[in-house]
Amino acid sequence: MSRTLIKDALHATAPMDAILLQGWVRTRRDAKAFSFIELNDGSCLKGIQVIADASLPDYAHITKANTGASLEVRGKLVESKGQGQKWEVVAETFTVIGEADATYPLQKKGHTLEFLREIAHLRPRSNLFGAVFRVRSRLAYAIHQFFQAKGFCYVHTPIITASDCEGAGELFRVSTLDPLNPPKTEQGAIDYTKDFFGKQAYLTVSGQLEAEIFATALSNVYTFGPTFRAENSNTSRHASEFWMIEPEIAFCDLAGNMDLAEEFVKYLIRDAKEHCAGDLDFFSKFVDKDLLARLDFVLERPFQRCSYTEAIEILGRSGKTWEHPVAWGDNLQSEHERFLAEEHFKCPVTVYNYPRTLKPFYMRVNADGKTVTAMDLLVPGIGEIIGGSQREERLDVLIENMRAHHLSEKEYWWYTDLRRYGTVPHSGFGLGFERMLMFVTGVANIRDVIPFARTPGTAEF
RNA sequence: UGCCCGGUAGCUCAGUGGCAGAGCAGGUGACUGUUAAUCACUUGGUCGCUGGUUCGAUCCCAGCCCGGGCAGCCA
Repeated sequence: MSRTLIKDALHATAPMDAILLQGWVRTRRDAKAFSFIELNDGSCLKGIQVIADASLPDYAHITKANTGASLEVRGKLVESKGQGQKWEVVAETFTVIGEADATYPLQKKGHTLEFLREIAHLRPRSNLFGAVFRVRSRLAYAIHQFFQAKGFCYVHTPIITASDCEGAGELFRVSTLDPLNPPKTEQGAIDYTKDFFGKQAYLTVSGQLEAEIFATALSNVYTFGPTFRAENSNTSRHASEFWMIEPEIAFCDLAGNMDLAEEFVKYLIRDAKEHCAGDLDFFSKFVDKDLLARLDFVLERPFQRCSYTEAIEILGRSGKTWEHPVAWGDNLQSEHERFLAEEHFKCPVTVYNYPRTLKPFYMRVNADGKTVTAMDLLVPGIGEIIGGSQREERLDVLIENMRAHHLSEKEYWWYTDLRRYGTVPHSGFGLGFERMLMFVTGVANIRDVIPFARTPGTAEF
């Protein structure tokens, strides 16, 4: 007999004379003549109720079917006589495969997220984390569906990179040199020409530059992979290792880029609502009561758009006192972004056309000469979830920007070649996958939407 | 990295300069088509670590370690 997943058993349309279930005991309630066992196999949030009658030959072992034990049950699927569930399984045999004694940390009680983080090897067995990681899986799939349906090509950009690209934050070094006894140059510096790749190498902070290569060949591409930032960031929305989706579109300007970002975010929300309804219900009950209403609200109306200059004006006349002063030419601080998304617009906002001096060299310079075609999508509760831009496609302007950013033209010879040969206007953005998950699930800490979080000082499991 | 808060039973927390507490979990028993069942009884402690003040420190002080929140960096 083949195993039936509990998800399928719960959705049965008729009783079954023979069923095989395998899973883990969530809780057991003993009566004098029988026991109720709630069995969960992770296929869905809900467990199924198993009735084990005291007349069963193995009933003496029922006390080993404790919370956390793995169990195999054969029996009949019948309509439940009790309230609270449609179906239940009357066991004919049950076998405790693996016992779980009283030291099992995940007892049937509420646990804090902080405690569960310390037992990241067991927390997927909890309701919350089972739900989070089912949604994570579903959205990863939906990302591919969204882009594939639009004819985008999935590109695997390298994880190890030798280009300190963008100068975007601190990089993790990849090296096989002996740290206690590295080869030295005559001047006494570490001689990286002796290192594995013959030069300094790092973990990628973005696949964008390589994605641009493919966009200028295959037109519409996207990447979806791990990204590494060695920043000493200790916040609920930063991780040292996270996953990022980076579409890159040829013949696309900033407006098209913003359109795609909005369509993409809404698609993912809609997909989660459609395919993870039970899990989202759970989040809205136990994590964030306003979750479903907020997701509907976001789906129902267009995202707001506002230029950086307009944003500065809005902040200036808000009547608020800011911890960080508002001035044209300064970065928008967290408090400013939160105000725009949560209080002023009360909905996701795309802020675009930032001062040139605040942004990286590859962003396209606007006609005013002062701003570049950057865009950030800010969402209530989380802040920046997407950052993107139209890229500078004019060779002379790009080179001028590189000089202004003190970047070596020689190092980026291949990047400038894209403008030297058949250049096209093109755009793209990066969506933080974990931040998107936070938004969809209502989970407030990025460490709780990634299976094994890597943050400064922590790389357990 | 800076500022703030916390660390007491397996978990969540209360508490006091003078015998270490509760709820849940665990154990035993009772009861029940139960639903994180219920009721009674019960086991369980390096009070984060090191040093200092004190007759006496879990409590006060200092340093360190760990966790969390916020800020910066960003997705």
